Amino acid sequence: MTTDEILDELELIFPNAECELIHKNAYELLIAVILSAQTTDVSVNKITPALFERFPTPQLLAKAELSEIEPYIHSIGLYRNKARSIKGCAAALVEKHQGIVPSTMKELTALPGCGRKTANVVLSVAFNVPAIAVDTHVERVSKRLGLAKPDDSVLEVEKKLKRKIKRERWNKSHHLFIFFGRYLCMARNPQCERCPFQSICKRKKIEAVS
DNA sequence: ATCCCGAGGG
DNA sequence: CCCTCTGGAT
Repeated sequence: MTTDEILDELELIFPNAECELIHKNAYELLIAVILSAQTTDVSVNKITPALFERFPTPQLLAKAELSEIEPYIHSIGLYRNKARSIKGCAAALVEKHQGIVPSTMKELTALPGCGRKTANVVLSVAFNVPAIAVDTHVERVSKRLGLAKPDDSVLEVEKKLKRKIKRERWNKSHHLFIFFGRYLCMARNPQCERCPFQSICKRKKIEAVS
């Protein structure tokens, strides 16, 4: 099964795969993605409307006290780190980028709380730059599908995916893998009966080793 | 390698 | 109860 055939099949199963984080602009997307670390986007979407109503611009968020930010995001977990990250990120946007979200990997990953995965999502979704963000879902399903080796790092997974997938399909592929991992090839109880990739799946082999 | 850390699902 | 969730900083 070629990589293109895998992607074609995923497009049939998930024709509406796209970013599910609520956002009105690049600033809101960046903050939402930072908040989404180790948290479901359903949880993030519950709190971002009120957060962005209170802090609609990086200028306002940068000036806020952590004690005022934390209650808005408490329910998503890791809230102290995330409050520091989004406040620091907003401050950096104001001080170094005139309040505008930058559109390069180098500038994005220099922002507090914004690592390579977050930067790739912002590049892809906000700026339509070809990118593949490798998160927990993408890493897991890439290895199960045999597109990466079991002990590959996330960066190695990203490189292999970019090598095997044509550039025009990078942005869509990311969301196809996310939806596949979220709704079918789950970490805990994958729905193997409904999966069209049983013949190529490496899961048994991977879990036998670990 | 470890910490952060609440909500939701099984 | 345990595991997982679109990770990043130290």
